[in-house]
Amino acid sequence: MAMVKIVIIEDNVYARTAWESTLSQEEDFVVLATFSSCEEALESELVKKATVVLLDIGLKGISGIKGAELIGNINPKALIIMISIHDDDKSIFGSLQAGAIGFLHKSVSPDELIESIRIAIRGGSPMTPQIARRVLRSFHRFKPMQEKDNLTEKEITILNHLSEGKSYKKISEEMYLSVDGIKYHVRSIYEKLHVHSQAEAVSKGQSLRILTKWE
Amino acid sequence: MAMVKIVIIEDNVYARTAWESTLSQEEDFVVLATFSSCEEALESELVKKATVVLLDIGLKGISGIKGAELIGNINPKALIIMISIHDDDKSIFGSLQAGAIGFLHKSVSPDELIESIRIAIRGGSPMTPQIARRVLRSFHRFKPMQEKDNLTEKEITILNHLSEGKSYKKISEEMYLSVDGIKYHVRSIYEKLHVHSQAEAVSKGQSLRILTKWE
DNA sequence: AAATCAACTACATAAAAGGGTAGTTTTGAA
DNA sequence: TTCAAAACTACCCTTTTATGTAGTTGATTT
Repeated sequence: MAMVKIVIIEDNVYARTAWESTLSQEEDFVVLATFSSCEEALESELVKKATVVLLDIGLKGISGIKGAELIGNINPKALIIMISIHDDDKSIFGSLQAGAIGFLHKSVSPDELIESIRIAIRGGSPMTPQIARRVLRSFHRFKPMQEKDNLTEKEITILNHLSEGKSYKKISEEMYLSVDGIKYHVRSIYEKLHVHSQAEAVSKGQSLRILTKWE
Repeated sequence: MAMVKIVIIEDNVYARTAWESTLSQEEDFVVLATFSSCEEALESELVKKATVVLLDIGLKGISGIKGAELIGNINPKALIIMISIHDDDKSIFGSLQAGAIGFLHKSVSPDELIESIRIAIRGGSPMTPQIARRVLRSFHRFKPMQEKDNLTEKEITILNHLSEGKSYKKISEEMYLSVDGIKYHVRSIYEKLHVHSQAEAVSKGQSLRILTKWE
């Protein structure tokens, strides 16, 4: 049976020892090391061997978020699970962006902690349902407030072309329209999105999730 | 005890009736209606009263994804849980974008189905750990392959200004640099991101998650 | 001390973009 | 059928971009 090698980085001694003893009781888990700061952890060779890294967000010095990124660099296979008392957007999304694959609240129970690690190993992402909802909500497409502000098919196509760096001329050729025809639609896009440049249109298009990303 | 009002939209009769009978056994659940297509469901008044909508993705006519969007429009409070045999990006992210708050595999067990609905009601997002991982992975910041291709602070600032539709002149004023100074940095941004226009730079900046979104 | 490099500033120019105005064709609704 | 709006096409003109080339300055390296 392959052992699950765990590293804990947490500045609170009590939490650290509590987690360590909880996890050590699982026969297929082994706590390789515990650290009270990212600095210490990054110097150690043990992080490179870890399967799972439990990482506190609110650390002194290098923050957990920055730490996750650095650990990911030296050990890309490590499954990094963040543990936080906060659940603000910056903590959550910053962590995810940095490469964490799970996000738990500090009040996690021993059983939940163990189960979370097992989920991570199985290829899942342990997080509380509430955090999952927050993450999912960030995908929702906000319809422009006014129905009339919905971009047409053609406008969306053009916006996509622009985001690929194409000029009006090039787009006009690809869409069998005149350059002024493209301009006509671009004006309309600008009006609907209330912007005045391609860059701003693309930016707004992304945040409104108008630009296609997967297909 | 508040009843959880459920609507099921699924074209397979067996699945539909199986789910209905499973859910009906919970004393606080009531299946308001079942439909075999989005069209039927959308005509009914019952969807407007639903707390939870179980929605199959692979429907004939209006697809589940489009359906989720439409249902969300007429009943924004409905908790839409998609059920799919596929788990490709288009199905998952399309659904989430359309407003779904959960995503289950069709092979879901009766107990899991019930538990998923309870999670949804509690403000969570029911989904398999694997799908959660897929979703989280989409947040990861991909570092430009070359270390040297990382944008500097200043470049990131400028890219953000561009995404807000500012001209070089305006940016130069805000950053106390000459217009050519801004150009200098923009050139560098273009080189690093391998692009040739603001729109493309912003687009790439977004997908590389260089542009700040929450803070 | 010399060479190197990043971070600018400066100038030049062709190509694009943005925004105004106007005319034509298509299309859908009254 | 008739009218209005949407979807173009066409010009005009000013500003902005994209890109090349070149020089300056201060910090870092060798």
